[in-house]
Amino acid sequence: MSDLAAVDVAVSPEDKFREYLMTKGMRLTTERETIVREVFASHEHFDVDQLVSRLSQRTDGKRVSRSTVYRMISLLVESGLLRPVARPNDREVYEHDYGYPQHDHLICKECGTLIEFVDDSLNDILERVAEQNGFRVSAHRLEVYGKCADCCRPKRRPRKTDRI
Amino acid sequence: MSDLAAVDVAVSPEDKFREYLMTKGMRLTTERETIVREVFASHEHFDVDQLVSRLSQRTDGKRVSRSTVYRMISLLVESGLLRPVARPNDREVYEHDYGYPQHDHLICKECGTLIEFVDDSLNDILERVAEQNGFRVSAHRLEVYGKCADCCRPKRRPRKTDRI
DNA sequence: TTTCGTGCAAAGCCTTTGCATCCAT
DNA sequence: ATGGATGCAAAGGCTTTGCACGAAA
Repeated sequence: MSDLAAVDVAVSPEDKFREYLMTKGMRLTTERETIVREVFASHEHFDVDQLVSRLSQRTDGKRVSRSTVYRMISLLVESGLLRPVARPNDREVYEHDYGYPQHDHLICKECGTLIEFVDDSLNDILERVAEQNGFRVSAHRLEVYGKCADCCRPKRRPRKTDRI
Repeated sequence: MSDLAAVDVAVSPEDKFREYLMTKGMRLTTERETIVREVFASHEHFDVDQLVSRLSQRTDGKRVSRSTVYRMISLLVESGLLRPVARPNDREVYEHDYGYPQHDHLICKECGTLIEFVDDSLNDILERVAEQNGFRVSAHRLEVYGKCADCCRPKRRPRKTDRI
């Protein structure tokens, strides 16, 4: 995700989440704060397992159970901070949905690289199609599969080690 | 899927599948034939559970076990006859990939209904984006999530029992 | 104090698999 | 006969949930 500029946000993810909890009458516990921080400490895509191990490696004693992580992921998705982007091998993969511009992905079938792109006309199309069907769009997932520039070049070997 | 015109195909799904099995040195058993026919008897989207119940309602005694259905779905996907299109409520939903035109889906988060749509300008956009990134597109998967017309209507309760 | 949240383990769900039996070549 | 295929039930893998304990307000 590093090649897209971060959007200027007035409110930090923590604050945004705090707000969300407020409206729901929920509490910002230490565990919840720990998770939000861990999630937004890196812009990488991640699945639940990866998040759990990042949390379990903490040396400050702020450990969080797997159940709580699952419960938190739901909250983060509901609150608009996170969104699921893909599901390779039955593991849901998430990415930041807040403080980051809307985008979609070109996915190289060869090396697995994810290339993010933004295209506004896409939304226009979706809106039009939705309207024609009396449908109210809340989100979309567009995955474009193919071969990236690197892998199209004959010289270089595909980067098999690249993940997600 | 019924409002999309079927593409003319020289070979029937059964024949195509038979061919595939041949190349793999596998057999076309009665069970496999039954499943291919049942799958291509209707153009509707379906999940494994639905296919299983359709099969179990047969009166001709041609029943097939759930395991075999799962094993067959893999084969049908591998052979290019079927493709997974969405995963509402954690159930993989499949559709015909052979003898049917390219299209995308509106997916109702409420009742799980899939609405197909075709939009040519979408491909133009993808091509343009791909070119800008030196990417060669081979396929795409676009899932638009939201609320369908039925579920938007306040009168009627969302159809919780409807699956797909 | 009282309500909400956490952790643990158990349960759920869909899917895959081991294995004995069966069947098409 | 002889592999591959089927069915059944059991096992897997990820996710959800019931419940008692613990922590905010």
